[in-house]
Amino acid sequence: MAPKNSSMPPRKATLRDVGLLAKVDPSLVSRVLNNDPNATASLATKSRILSAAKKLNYTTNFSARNLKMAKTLTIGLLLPDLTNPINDLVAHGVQERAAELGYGLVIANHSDIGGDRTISQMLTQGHVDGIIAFVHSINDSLMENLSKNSNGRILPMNGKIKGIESSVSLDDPKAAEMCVEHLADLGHKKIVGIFGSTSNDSPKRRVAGFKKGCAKYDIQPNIVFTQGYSSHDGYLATLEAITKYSPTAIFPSSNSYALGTYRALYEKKFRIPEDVSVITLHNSALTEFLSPPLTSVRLPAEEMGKVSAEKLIDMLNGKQIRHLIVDGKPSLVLRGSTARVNG
Amino acid sequence: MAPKNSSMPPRKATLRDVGLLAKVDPSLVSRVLNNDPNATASLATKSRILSAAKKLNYTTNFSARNLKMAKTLTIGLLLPDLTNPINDLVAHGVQERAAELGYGLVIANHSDIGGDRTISQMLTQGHVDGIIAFVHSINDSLMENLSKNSNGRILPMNGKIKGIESSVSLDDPKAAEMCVEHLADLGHKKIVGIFGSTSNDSPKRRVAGFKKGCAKYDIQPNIVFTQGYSSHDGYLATLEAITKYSPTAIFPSSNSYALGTYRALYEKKFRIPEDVSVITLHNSALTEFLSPPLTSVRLPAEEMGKVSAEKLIDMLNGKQIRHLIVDGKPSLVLRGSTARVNG
DNA sequence: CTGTTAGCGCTTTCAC
DNA sequence: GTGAAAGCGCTAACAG
Repeated sequence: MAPKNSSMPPRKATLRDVGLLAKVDPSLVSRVLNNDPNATASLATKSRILSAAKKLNYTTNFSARNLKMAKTLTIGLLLPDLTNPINDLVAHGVQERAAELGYGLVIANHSDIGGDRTISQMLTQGHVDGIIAFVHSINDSLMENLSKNSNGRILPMNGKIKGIESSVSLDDPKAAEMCVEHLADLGHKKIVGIFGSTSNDSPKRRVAGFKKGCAKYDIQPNIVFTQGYSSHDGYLATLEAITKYSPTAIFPSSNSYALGTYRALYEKKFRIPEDVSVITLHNSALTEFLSPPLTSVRLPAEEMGKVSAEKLIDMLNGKQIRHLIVDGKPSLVLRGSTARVNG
Repeated sequence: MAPKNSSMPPRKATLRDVGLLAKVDPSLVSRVLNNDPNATASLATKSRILSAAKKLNYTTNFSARNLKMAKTLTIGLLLPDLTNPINDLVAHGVQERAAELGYGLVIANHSDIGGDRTISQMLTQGHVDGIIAFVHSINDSLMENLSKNSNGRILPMNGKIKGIESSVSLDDPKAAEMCVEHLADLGHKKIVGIFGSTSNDSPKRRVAGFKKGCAKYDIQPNIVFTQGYSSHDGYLATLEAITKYSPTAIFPSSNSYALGTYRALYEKKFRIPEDVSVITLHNSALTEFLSPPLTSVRLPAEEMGKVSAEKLIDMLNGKQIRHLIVDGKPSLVLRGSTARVNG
C-alpha cells in the first residue's frame, strides 16, 4: 500500500526485526524458532514470535548461522558426470536420507571445468561439511589428499580409494556372478566381460565376481579391459571382443558400456539376443528403454545413496566408518536382451 | 613429527592467525589476499603475508565473508532430473562461464524429495545469490512466487515462465522446422510429431516450428501430445502415433521421448529407418550411441548454459534481462535413423 | 520464562 | 603503508 522506495529489495528480516515486532529479545526468537529444547517460552510469547516471523517473512541467514556454529548442515555429492542413469537414483537416496537427518544437499560434477578446485573448495571454504564422492569422480590421489587435508570428511562411494579408510559399496561381485550364472543357465559358453582397469577397486570387484561365476560353470573368463568408462570405451571393447572371441554373450559391466555394446553389435549386424546375448549391471530407465530392453542385475543404488548419507553424517559426528557393503541382494531383471544360445 | 594432540582437527587458520605470524593486522592480510586495489602494501610485507598464509594453509571462510558482504558469489542450477543427457552439456556451460565471472556453482535436481523446499531454501537462506532454473523443474506457479519473493533472482532457462520477465532459450522453432525439412527432403509425407503440453512454452515453440515446416511442404501436421516428459510418455505417444496415423516418420521432440519411440517401434516390429524414420531435437551422447544412431538437429545447449550464467549474474548486478534466444543456428546431425521413404 | 553478553571470521571505513 | 574499530546475523552461555 504505502509507496515503498520501490524496486530495491526491502532488506531481509533478521532475528532482531522479529524480536522488535514481538517485543522480545532476538535470542529468544532464535530459541523458539529452532525449537531449542532447553528453552521454554510461554505459549503466548511463542505465538507472538511465530506470527511476527511469518509476517516479516523471516528466514534464517545461513551464512550467519554457519559462521556461528562452524558448520553448514549441508553435504556435497560429487558425481563423475550427469549422464549415467544410476546417478539419479543415488542422488535421490542421498537427498532423502540427508533431509531426514536435517542436512541439505548440493551436487557437483566433475565434468565441470576446474572441478578439482571446485570440489575441494566446497569443503575448505565451508560450503559443505563433508562430501560423498562417487569413485573416480576425481583423480584418486587427489581424493586421498583432500581426505587427509579435511580430516576425513570425504566418503568414497561405490568402491574403495587407496589411502582412505571408509567407503560404501554395493555387492558388485555377487551381481557380476549372477550375470554369468544367468548366461550359463541359457547355455552360453563363449562369454566376454567388459571391465575398467582393475587398478581401480570397483572394476576389480566386478572382475572377481565374473571370474567366480565362470569358474563355477567351467567357462573361460574372457575379458576386455577399457581405457575409460564411457559408451565409446564400451563400443571399442565390444568390437575387440567380437573379433577376438566370437562370443555368444557379452557382459558390459556398466550401463554406459552397454550402450556402446549395442551400437557395436548393431554395426556388425549381430542381432540381440538371437546372435548375441547382452546383460549388464544396474537396472535403470536406460535398460528399460533400449531396444531390445536390456536384461540386467538390479543393485540397490538408491539404498547406497541413503546409506552413504547416513554414514557420512556419522563420520561428521566423529564416528569411525570402515568399508561397508550395502545390504540387499542383487536381483535379476529379465528383459529382452538374453536368450538361449543358438544351436 | 611433533606429537600433535592427534585426531582432533587443528582449528582452521584465520586471517588473525596469518596476521600474527606475519606481524601485521588481519585487515591488511585481507586486503593483500584479495588484491584490494585501493590498499597498497610494501613488497616486503606483502610477501611476508603471502608466505605466512601458505604456511598456515589459509583458506577463506566463506560463511564469514558471505555474512559480511551479504552475498555468496555462488549460483544454483536447478534441473528437472539428472537423466537427460543434455543436462551435462548445460551444466558444463554454466559452470565454465560462472567460474570466469568469479562465481561458483551448485546443482540441485527436483527429483529430490522436498525439492521445492530445497530450492527455495537455497535462495532464501543465502546459499546462492540466484538460480538458473530449467523450465518445469518445479511447478511454474511456485517458480513465479519464488521469483517474486526473491526480487527476481531466478532465471528460467529453455523457455519462458508465465509471470517472469526474463528467460534464456534456444531456437527450438527453427530446429523443429529443420527436422520436418529433413524428413520432407527424404520424401516423407506421413509425419507425426510428439510434444508436451502447449500450455508450456517450450513445447509450444517446438510445435510452432513443426507446423511451420509442415506448412512449407504441404504436409499434414499430425501431433500426439504427452502427459509428462519421460521416455515412458514418448513410448505411449509413439504407440498412439502408429495406430492413429501409420506414419513413415516420427519426430519425438526430445531425447527422452526418442528412447520411448525406439522402444515402441521395436516392439511393434518396425525397422528404423527402413519402415519408419526417426529424428529428434538435441544431439547428445545418447543419440550417438543408440541403435541405429539417431539423426538429430543440434542445438547449442552448452552455449545456453554459458549465456544463462552470464545473464543471471548481470541480473544480480541490477541489470534488466528480457527474454532472449541464444545465438547459433541449429544444424542437422545426420546419423542412421532417417532414410528416403519407401516406395 | 526471558534478557544480556560475547564472539564466530571477515571486510571496510577511517585514522595515523 | 598500516592499524584500529565496528558490525554483518546468529547462537550459546550465563544471569536474573
